[in-house]
Amino acid sequence: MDQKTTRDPAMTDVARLAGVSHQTVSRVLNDHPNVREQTRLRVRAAIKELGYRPNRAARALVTGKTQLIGVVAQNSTLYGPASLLSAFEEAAGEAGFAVSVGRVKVLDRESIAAAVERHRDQRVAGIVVIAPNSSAADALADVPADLPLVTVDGDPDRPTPLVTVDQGVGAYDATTHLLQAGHETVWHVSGPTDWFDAAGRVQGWRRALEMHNAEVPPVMAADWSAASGYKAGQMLARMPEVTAVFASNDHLALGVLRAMHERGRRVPHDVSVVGFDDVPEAAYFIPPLTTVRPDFAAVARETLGLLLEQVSEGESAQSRRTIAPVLVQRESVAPPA
Amino acid sequence: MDQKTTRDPAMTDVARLAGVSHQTVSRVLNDHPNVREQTRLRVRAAIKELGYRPNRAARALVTGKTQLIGVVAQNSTLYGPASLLSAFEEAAGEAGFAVSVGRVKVLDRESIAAAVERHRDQRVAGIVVIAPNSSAADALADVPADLPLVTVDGDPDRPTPLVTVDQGVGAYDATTHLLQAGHETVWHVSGPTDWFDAAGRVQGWRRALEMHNAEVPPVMAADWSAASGYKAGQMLARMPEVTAVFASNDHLALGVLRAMHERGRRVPHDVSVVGFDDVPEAAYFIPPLTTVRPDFAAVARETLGLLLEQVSEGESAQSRRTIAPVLVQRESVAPPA
DNA sequence: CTGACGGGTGTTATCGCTAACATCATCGGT
DNA sequence: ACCGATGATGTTAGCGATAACACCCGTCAG
Repeated sequence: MDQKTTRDPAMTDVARLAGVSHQTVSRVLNDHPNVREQTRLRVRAAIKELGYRPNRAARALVTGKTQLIGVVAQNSTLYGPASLLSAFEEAAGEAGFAVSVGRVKVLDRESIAAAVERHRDQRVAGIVVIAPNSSAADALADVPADLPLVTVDGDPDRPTPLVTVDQGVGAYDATTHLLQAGHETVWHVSGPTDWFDAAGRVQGWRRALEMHNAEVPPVMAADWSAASGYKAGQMLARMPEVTAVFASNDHLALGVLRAMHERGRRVPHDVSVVGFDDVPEAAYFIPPLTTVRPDFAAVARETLGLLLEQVSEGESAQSRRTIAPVLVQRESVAPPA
Repeated sequence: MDQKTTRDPAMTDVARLAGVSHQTVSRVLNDHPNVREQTRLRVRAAIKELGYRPNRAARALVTGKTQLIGVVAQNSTLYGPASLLSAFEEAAGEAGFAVSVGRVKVLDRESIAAAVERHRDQRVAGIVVIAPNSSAADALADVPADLPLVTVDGDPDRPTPLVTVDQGVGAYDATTHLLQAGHETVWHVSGPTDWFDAAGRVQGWRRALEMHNAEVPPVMAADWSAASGYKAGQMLARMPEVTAVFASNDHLALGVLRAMHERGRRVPHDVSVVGFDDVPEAAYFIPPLTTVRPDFAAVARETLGLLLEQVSEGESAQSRRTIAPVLVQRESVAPPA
């Protein structure tokens, strides 16, 4: 009964108990310098005794600022985006920010604009958009410039602040690794071409081939699914000259492995395969998959840092940060037979 | 310049433009019945013209309520929890609620309590805890009863409102499917035993065996990883009497597949395997995996419903809801050789 | 000795909204 | 023609915090 009726303690309740004014309580809470140590302790004690917790709505009302960060992400369980999101939530939480996630079914202009609007309604301090393809990146043109915004995995050709895994370097390393194992060239099964991640990996792959004067075979375009990797793999498996494949992610690689297996082409004896992402189960594919591991936690940290810079400095720092991934060698690569 | 100085329009600005009082604007916004249609239109027009958006902080301050739901989840990319979270965020978004995610590194009492506190600081309307193991469930004892709370994948033996996939039925179906293919018994590679999901699947498996008078072999305990599935699989592969395995999730099953493969035991010819979760790539394992598919979207919907009931009725409806999964048949099951 | 300075504290106004009450037509029933 | 009910609107008082300013009191330079 009592519990229902009694309202949460407010700042004035604390003030009364500590024998000071509510403003002094506010000063203690905000670590203002001009408070006597003794007073500070009394107030702290009163806060604790009452179980007082500041009302964020009241604070937000008067300051016009919130401690909320909005994230717009696609409603998918793709390993990359999911890891990124999870890492970002953790990083933001540790920095004292709450994260409000706006999921979007498809990454089109309209949905993203709507999600951004919902976040603005909430008066978020800033927004992070995981914008891995061009339609998502296009949608950002609609976002008013007064709102701090960072894109992750977004369009490298846009001036928006951006944090991303260095796809080019990862793909370059993977391809070079295969070439150095002795393969004449390396085939590539790509993710959807409108994804920047996929595009960046294609570029890195091509650059590595050109650097080593290897022939550049046609790109096998796919989506990110094991299904499409399987389809591409079926074609590759029929071509005897294919001895090395770099797949744009681990699930594509999984599909390729299966296609090779069905066709009787042994990995890595007949064909070498490298993936990208290092999903947790990649070490248990048949055979264990050599792949490229991005550091999602680092991406998350940089993203948060960039966003908070914008929030505090009010400047649209036109910066971008890139995180280099590392090659993880397992058992899916060998010299050509 | 102007843009920086001019503050966002407030209700009084709209009122002035529409030639009414701010209270009338409030009435229009909240769909109060007693507003003349003509007035309503004038106000709507003014809102649009100014690009007015209500200040949630001010509203929350006066009503004492927010449109925010807190979610506590582990910082993992395990397929089940990640799918659940994603589905919940979407469902809540569609219902007009913002979702604040508090990630936790480990599911121990202290971390969860801290995450819940952070959410209470934000004055969330209710909390969802994805509490898949006993330490997580224990932590909920600390949560004050005055806060609407729903657990997902939590402890079936606790009175807390709970929504969960019907693990027992799924495991029962999977096991029965193997028995009906002609196997004498079915071995089980289990997830961590302190996870309710894993425990429920063990029970369903055992029930099915007992129902068919099959011998109940010892449980092979593992964690959720492909690595541990592989280890369990190595043991099973050495035992010729093992002809059917039910793994507690698809990644464990993947590990088992690999172990069988290495030992030269063909799946499904020599050994049949069934998983749980239906991860997107399960159809591209070697061979395509027969598995059990939970409906995460349904779980999310029910969770939201249960939570909103509590929020509006203030009652701790002691209810729980269970979503039955379905068996997806692919090519990893065959009659024993 | 005095006035300027600054640390510690209190007072008051204000943020943008909703709740509660007040006001004023309008209208149907007697 | 009068009256209470009802509908449409306005007025006022907070919600719980911070900001801005006022105030008191020592300390110290002139």
